[in-house]
Amino acid sequence: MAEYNFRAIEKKWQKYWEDNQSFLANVDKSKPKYYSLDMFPYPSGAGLHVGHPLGYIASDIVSRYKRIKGFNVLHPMGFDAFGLPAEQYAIQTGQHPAATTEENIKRYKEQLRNIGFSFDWSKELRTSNPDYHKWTQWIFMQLFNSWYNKDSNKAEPISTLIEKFESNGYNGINAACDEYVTEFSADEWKDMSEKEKSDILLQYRLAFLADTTVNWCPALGTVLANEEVKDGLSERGGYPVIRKTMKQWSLRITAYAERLLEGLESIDWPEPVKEMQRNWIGKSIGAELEFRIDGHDDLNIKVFTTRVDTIFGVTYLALAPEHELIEKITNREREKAVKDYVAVAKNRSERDRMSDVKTITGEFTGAYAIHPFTGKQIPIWTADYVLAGYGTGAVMAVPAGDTRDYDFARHFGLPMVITQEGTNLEEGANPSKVGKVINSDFLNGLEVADAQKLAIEKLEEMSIGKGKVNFRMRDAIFSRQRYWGEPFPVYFKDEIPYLLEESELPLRLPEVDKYLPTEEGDPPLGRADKWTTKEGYPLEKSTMPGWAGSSWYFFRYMDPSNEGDIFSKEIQHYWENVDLYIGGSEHATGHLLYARFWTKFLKDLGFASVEEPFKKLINQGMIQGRSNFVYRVNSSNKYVSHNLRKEYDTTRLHVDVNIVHNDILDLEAFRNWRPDFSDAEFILEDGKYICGSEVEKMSKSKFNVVNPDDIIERFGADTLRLYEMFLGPLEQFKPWNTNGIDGVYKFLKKLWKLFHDSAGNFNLSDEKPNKQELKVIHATIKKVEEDIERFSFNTSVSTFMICVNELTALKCNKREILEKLILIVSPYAPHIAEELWALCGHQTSVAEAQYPAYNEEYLKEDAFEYPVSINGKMRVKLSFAVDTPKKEIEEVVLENEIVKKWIEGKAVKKLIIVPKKIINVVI
RNA sequence: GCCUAGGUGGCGGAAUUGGUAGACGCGUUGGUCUCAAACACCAAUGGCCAUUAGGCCGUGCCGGUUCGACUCCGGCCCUAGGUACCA
Repeated sequence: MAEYNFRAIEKKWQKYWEDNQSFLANVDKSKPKYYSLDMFPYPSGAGLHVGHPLGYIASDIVSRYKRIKGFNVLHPMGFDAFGLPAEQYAIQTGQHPAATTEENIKRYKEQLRNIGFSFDWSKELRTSNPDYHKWTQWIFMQLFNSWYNKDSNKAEPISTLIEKFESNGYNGINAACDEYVTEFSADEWKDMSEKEKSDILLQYRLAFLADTTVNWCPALGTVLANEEVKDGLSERGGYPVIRKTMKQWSLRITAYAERLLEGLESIDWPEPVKEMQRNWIGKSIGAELEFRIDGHDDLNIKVFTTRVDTIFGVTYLALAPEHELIEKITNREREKAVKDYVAVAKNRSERDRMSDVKTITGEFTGAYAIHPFTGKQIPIWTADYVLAGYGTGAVMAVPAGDTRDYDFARHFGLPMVITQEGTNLEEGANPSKVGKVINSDFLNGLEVADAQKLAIEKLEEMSIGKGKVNFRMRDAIFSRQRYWGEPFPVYFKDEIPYLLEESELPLRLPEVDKYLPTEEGDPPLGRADKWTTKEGYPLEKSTMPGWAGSSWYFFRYMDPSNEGDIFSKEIQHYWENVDLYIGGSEHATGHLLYARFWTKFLKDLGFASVEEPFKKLINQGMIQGRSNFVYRVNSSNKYVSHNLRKEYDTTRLHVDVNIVHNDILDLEAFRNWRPDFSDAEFILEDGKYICGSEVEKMSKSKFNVVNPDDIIERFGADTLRLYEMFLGPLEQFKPWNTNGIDGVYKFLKKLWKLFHDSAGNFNLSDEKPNKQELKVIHATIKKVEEDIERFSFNTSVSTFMICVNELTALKCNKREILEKLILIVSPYAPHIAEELWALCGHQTSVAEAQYPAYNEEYLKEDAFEYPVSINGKMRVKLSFAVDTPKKEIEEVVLENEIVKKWIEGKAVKKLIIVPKKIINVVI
């Protein structure tokens, strides 16, 4: 074989890896483990474009590298197979989502196979597979059967809670639970009906059924989680979302808020992702206190504030329009105005509220609260800048210290009281947390932090308030009114939810005639013939959301076909958690938060040994498309080249990037592209049609999609792998431009040539390498190893190129050098590496070899060429032996003609010599 | 508005701890080979001035620290992503 024939080589080795199960990863305690994981792909109908494999290539390089470094590497792949797009497609075509999903997965696997990944396919998972979703349902059952004990700070079986109820009733329970819980004694508990007990337990369960205000998307016919809604529109499809109260399953993720926040300190994740999770959790430390209401001795208003030190600056209270007290306290004169306001504010969609932040609205209720310290009357207002869902749905407004309160007070002419030094009401509110407190009775003269402490003490003394921590994060709604998801292992008897027996799992999806809601508005499962238990009790009709299956899959990969357990504890103890996780940053507050939540829960119950699922996370940057344009002269079928377009009235049209090379349009291909271009005429420049270009998202509609299959067909998988890495840092967003790919392809051909003579025969020499050759290869080994350890793949590709260029120049074909080169290249370009390795006479795969160690000895230099600068500007280079004394260097430098010319009679103020770095002459 | 990341040739990018700015690759130009083209190979390639030697300018902008700044500090501008009445 003379030429570098990537087609034959790549097919051959892909088959070899498959036949030999080269990447099978099972527990092997004699080796250290390494778990590298890619984010679960959703198998869409469009297949992979060139941007998708970027992260997979990076993790594959690390996996292959770690393997030949002596690690036992788990590198699996599978599919997040439940989801909305397949179901939308099913609605349109009537095809079962399982069938289309199967087809899409087949296509994905074929595409992935062509790139030559070292996946252990024996570990493949699909979330829609009953063998898998059985265990997703099982986790749900554990959540249902658990409560969060804040004393032990972990989840515990619900039976321990029932024991407490039986002995002490509701008293003394320190649990993560609903905002309002039923109060009862032990005796009362014992007398309760089954239904009453069930209702109470739902206030504590980690998976619970409750009336919830949800994001309802009428077009999709389902509820959406907060992070699935963007600007009041559904993330998928962009349909309007409204707020609606519905009975829904939720997961009590708020129980884990503190641990989710703390855990961020212990993991190596990109700062922006951590920051997003911190904001999402939204911890704020403050105080909760009650205001009595004038004339309503039985009522009081609870507010949450982070600035209890400004309590003497309160000039009004504001209630969310949804607040339950509004109706009770509004006096007769204000009744109509308040009612109208509340009606309008309540019906405003989330979207309206958001797009209209600037308009200040509110109504006075006519009622007054009483200041706990001064006893003064404080007007009570309702305003829609107060959110029902946060804190208590009521705020103590301090216009002098809060910009929103300031704007509101100004708008309605309410009074303001300054309670902090350095506040100037002409300039606006002063939200600073630094400064001395004034006009505040017993708090006067204190710093903010001290004033807060003292105020809370005083409130506690009066038993009307206490220090409190609030979280922005809400419990996660877990029901979807859709077909293509995990069914809940739940049935209802006398309106009480019960779990199925574990032996009845998996609960499989029933067949339905259509994937649409029923006429009564029930979810699609309502169409199934017999969606009941054997005894005839109705089963839950909602299904679980897309993130259910992806919240724990990284554990199942360790032991994917275990039928009796979610996964073996022993195996999980070996693999622990994911060492390297690569994926997009769009999962920052969804998947990555839920996966952490479930991991903590599985740990609390003793199933998993780790608190965090992913030790290190890297967000790969999106590969953007590079679109090309033609310019049609208006009302004609003439197209004018890019640089001449200003002379005409033109319309810019996207043109398929596959018929454009180096921005030059293939005229013939353009005419054949679409019928309406068949008689197109062109106005050329220099005989060519130059297209315009722009960087945009890669998408079908912009005709800028590049398919990896096409690249592989033309250049091979090794070239694709190298080129994707060569494009730039992994984390960075960058445009795809096929033009540069020639460079890496040439590199592989040069690499091939090193092993062959001019006649194309494989030809290695067993001669001892010389010093120069040893230096080249060892410097390369060192640099590449450093690069890979800091995930800088683009620079290692450059290093390979330099190495091959240098060895070519040295005409080196020595086995001792080139075999080392094969090994260090093999994680990047595995096919050519395997082929050359085999040609070298090795019987086993390069994946079973040992990564070469570099030897510092060979890198030692006898001399160093110093750049000599005059006043910081490099002027001349002078070579010195490394052990030359400084004195001697100084003399030579000052004698140098060029240096002399620059000094030109001026005095040398200083001469700096940094060994093996630089010499600087200061004049 | 706030948070985070970033801004370096015609293009993708390199410079890891403050020490030769522009490695490597693409593109472009010139050349060798060829009937010709492709491939391959060689050379040049930040801008400006200069025949050469060489010089001046140059990492978004302004200022500072330093013998020395793409790198550190202060202020500003721009781009991308996230977030937004969270009390």
